[in-house]
Amino acid sequence: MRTSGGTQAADTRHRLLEAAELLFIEGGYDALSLRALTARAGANLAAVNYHFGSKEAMLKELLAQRLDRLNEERLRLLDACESHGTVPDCVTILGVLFVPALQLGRDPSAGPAFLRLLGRVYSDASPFIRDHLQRHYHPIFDRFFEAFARALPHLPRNELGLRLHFALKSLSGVLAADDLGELVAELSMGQDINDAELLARLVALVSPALTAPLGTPQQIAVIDRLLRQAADDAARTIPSSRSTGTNCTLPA
Amino acid sequence: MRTSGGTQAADTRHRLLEAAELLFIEGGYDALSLRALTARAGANLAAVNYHFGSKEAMLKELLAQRLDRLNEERLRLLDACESHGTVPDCVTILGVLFVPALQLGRDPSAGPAFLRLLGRVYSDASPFIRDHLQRHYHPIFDRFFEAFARALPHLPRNELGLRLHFALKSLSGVLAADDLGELVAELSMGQDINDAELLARLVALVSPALTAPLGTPQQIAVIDRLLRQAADDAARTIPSSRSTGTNCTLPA
DNA sequence: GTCTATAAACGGATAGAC
DNA sequence: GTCTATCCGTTTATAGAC
Repeated sequence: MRTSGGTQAADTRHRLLEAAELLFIEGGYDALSLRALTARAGANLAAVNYHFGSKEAMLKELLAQRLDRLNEERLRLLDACESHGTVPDCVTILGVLFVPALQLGRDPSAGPAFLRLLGRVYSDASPFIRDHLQRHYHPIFDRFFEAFARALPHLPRNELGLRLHFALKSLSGVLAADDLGELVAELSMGQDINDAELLARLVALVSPALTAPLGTPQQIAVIDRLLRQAADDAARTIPSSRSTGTNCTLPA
Repeated sequence: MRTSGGTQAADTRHRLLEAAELLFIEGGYDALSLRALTARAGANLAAVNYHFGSKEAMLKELLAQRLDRLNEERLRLLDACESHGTVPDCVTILGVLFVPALQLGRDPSAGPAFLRLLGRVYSDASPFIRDHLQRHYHPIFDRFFEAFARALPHLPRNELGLRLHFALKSLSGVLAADDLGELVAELSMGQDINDAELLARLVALVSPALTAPLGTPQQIAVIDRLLRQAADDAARTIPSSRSTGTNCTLPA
């Protein structure tokens, strides 16, 4: 609250958060060591504990500063789409999820590589990150789950949960990938492609996985043929491997 | 090659691999410590280095014993589908990828939780696992990439790569999830649901993401409307936040 | 606030007795 | 082959000088 801001302490704090964001994007939570972090920030090893109390508390603050803003925008947009009793369709809800992410991805004040940070956060395997997401953003997930449930009333809730998990995992996995995250970032930075067109391409990938029918007879027929073929294969190959003796688990 | 098998050494080796598989499924490569591993296997801490040489060598052997068989089956099936100059379509190729995985998932000799192991392997973030996959299974990935390219000749190779990455990430993410992996596993164990029907449901989730058009005009229109709405929102909220002073990155 | 030095715990790998 | 004991690296966190 000091009006005469910009003390050296605030500066160190800032540099630590910047370095933490870059290192987290590069390797996730477990690979982020306080030694590498303070070295890159030009600060002392003890600085993290002095300014934040612990490594976890520091990451909590970083994520809050990045993700809270995103999810506020998302909720605001969803509210706007649902006002006047309107029931938004599937493509619209996906747009509500993606549009603020793309906007922040282009806003320098939201971080140097916001989309990759987003991908990393949602695909990080460490228990701390998973717990933190669950604890802080569960109500927001529920809110969007209900919106999707209204847009896809014919889907059982189990199936909807599976499909949402599926769709969001895939998206975060693509954003987190070192090579492909850059591909999307480049696409989003290019001036020749329209915002709406880029997002439409992403939505076109995710949306069918949500709206698809449970399995068409043609598909079932194709799979059925493959299953019989694979069974025939197995019948031909297993007897020949019997001759080697025990074929049990993990042979030595 | 000893006919009088079953020495105590072979037994310890076996128990170590079993424990390694379980612990790897639970937490991935980095979370697997040799102390926890040998404790669960009822073996000595030094046993891993004696029998395998190192932790990495041990995991290489485990993965080879699990994944080599799977990918041999996949290649065999793909060869069969492409024989006589046939060009398999997208659903067929996905079936070729999924059918052997489901078959091994039901075969006790392929491990107690083969599908979850599969999910963990493909979503593990450790450099060792990623390098090992890249090094051993790159030709198989290329083989399937070319098959998909023939099935979807209208897609640019960049776009196909993005979509394949997308589709396979999502699948491994779902299989690796502690809760949903079990959901799929239970579905695959239930006797009331047909094999072909279960696989068709999975294929129905993945296939549209590969075959979808690049983005329909209707979708673009929906996204365009959302973008304008979000821009209006931002125009209303940003000026009010200006009053707090500096609105730059990571405020203290 | 920032620094040095160090504690306390955990990781994999190894030497040598048995 | 199996075991104990240990080495050496890493990690986070802290105590105390400046």
